[in-house]
Amino acid sequence: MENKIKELLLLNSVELFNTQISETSIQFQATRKDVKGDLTLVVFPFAKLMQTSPQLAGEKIGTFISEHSQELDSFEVINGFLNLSFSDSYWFNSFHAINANSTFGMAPQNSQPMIMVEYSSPNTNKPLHLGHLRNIFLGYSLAEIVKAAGHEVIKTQVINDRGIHICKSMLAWEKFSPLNSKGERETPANTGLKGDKLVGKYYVEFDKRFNAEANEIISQWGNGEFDGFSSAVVETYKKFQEALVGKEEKAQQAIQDKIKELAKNETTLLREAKDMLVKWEARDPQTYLLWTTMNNWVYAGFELTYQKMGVDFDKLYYESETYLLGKDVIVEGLRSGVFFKKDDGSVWIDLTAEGLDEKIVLRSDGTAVYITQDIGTAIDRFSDYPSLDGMVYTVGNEQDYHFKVLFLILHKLGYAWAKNCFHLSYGMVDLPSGKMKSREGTIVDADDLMEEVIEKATEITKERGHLEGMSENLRGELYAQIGMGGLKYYLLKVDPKKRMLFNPEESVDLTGNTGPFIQYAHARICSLLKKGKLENYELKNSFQLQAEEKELVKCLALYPTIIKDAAANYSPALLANYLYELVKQFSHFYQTIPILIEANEDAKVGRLLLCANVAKVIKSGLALLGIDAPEKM
RNA sequence: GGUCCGCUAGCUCAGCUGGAUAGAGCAACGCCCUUCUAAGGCGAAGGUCUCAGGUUCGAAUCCUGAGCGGAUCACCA
Repeated sequence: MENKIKELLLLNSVELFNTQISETSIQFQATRKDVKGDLTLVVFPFAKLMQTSPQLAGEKIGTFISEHSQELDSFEVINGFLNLSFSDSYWFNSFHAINANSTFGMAPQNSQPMIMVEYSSPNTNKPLHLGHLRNIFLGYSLAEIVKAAGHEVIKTQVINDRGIHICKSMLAWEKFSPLNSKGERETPANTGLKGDKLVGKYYVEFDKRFNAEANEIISQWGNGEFDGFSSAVVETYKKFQEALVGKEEKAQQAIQDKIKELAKNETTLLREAKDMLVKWEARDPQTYLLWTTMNNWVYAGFELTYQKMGVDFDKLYYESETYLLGKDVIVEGLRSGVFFKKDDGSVWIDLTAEGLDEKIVLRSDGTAVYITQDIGTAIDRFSDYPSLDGMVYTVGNEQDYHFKVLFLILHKLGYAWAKNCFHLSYGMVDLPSGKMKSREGTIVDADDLMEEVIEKATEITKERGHLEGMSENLRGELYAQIGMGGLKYYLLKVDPKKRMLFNPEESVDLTGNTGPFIQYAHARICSLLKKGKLENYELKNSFQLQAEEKELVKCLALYPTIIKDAAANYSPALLANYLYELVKQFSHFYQTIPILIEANEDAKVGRLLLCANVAKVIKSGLALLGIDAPEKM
């Protein structure tokens, strides 16, 4: 309808406004609730052109539209706003169209180019935490939304399975794991620990011992014992000590940190970890076996967590397989002048013209840095999927700079698809007590958190749920659906790019603007439909939409646009907030208008069908957020 | 210090091409379960949209500057 009016105005622009107007000057908005009307046209831009008051201009436009459109019932001009009311038959037809469309809201499958969405991308040395939850729910949901918008989607993650951090857990496990009666070190099997938790435990163990050793060295230095340290190190240490004198507390702390860094480099533990990395890179069989074994423990652990989250991936990329990529491209870029070489042999790109700094892309020893890999991986993906058109990286906003540089480099290297790469940058999740810090033990573990929200959902559902006739298994499933629904919605309803506060109490809340509130509406409708025995009913023309029903149809009609917007803006939050609005509208309707107890059969059927369509959109929308819609709760 | 991001009710957040009297939820207050699931509905209360300029018929929204908070600027990943 909006488009029809727009077209009408554009076609008759000269007659109405004495000049050809641009499409952007036609501004529509939803009509205020306290005013009669379904759609509002802002008149101000035209009043000037027509050299008359907004009031008269509005009336002239309104009259013109009503003369040329069957669907316009009436109009009214208030304060320069032209409020248009559509006819009953317009709304009836619109409802009819929604009702007849079983995939309402979805663009035709694969009608848009292929997009790859990357999310999760964990390290294999520690378990997943709250930050990962936001990342994963966000990425998964966005992938589903983009799919609904018609794109073919490849869900992927990069697994950071190599590097010094992995060697740290490996080393700690070898050195510090106690032996059981059979002489075995700890394993997931003999301890019953989840694999990622076990490995994470040894990463922490390493860090603890590593710090202790560094502190030991610092106190030695403090006592003037420098035996066994290189003169360069001793000199640096002494320089730092001198620098400490007369500085403010903050500056002193910074220097102390540097001293700590220096001492850490002198620990035998770090040296051993580095040795291990060298062995790994040389494919030393024993090291490789240890690495494979421990990583497999982690993958088994992650798999359980992903299952609970209800997310999946189409393709995995392992850093151990991609970390050597990208070097060839650098060499080529060096030849074509995109990069330049410094005297020490390191390769750089100069981005100062773009307002950024110089960035290293290859170390002086010829090895790759982080961004080299990312360049290589990106290119690799486009050769893995020849019809791939763009990529979305779901990564925290602390890497904004990195991705800016990455996309810029890819663009400079001449890859046309670089402009279709997008960094879905999301804000950190804070706790009421502040930032999550592993050192202070304030990391919220993903498994623990999920268990907690499900427990809470169990408690409340047992109290007020409608569980009669439900088997134990189904009950358990329902508790999980509600608990996870609450958690996912809580994390998704906030604009991704914003930093958000995670309040543990609110996150298990099931009333108000929450996932379970939306699920509840769905369950209520399912109950109505079951009792109403709605089967093969026809929508009758005699069904007159009441105001509350018209509002619902209006709200439903927005769904396809919302999906498009959510995809275009990379924001599941838009969809989440829309569903909340829809459900509020429904709850109001439900409380005001009788449905099953309505005497008029046509009205009853019409309302049941309306409910069925609300349920259809809720279910479909929740699915795009990765949330289940139970039929009973 | 440079760059980027954020700031809206006591708290958590919507408000995305500038548009009418800035909206929700939570918390606190009042009402509604012998009509369909009260995880609900209705009502009242709660605001200097961080501040100061500017552009505009019109600014929470755009521009400039300031304040506060955060991130980032490694031959780490």
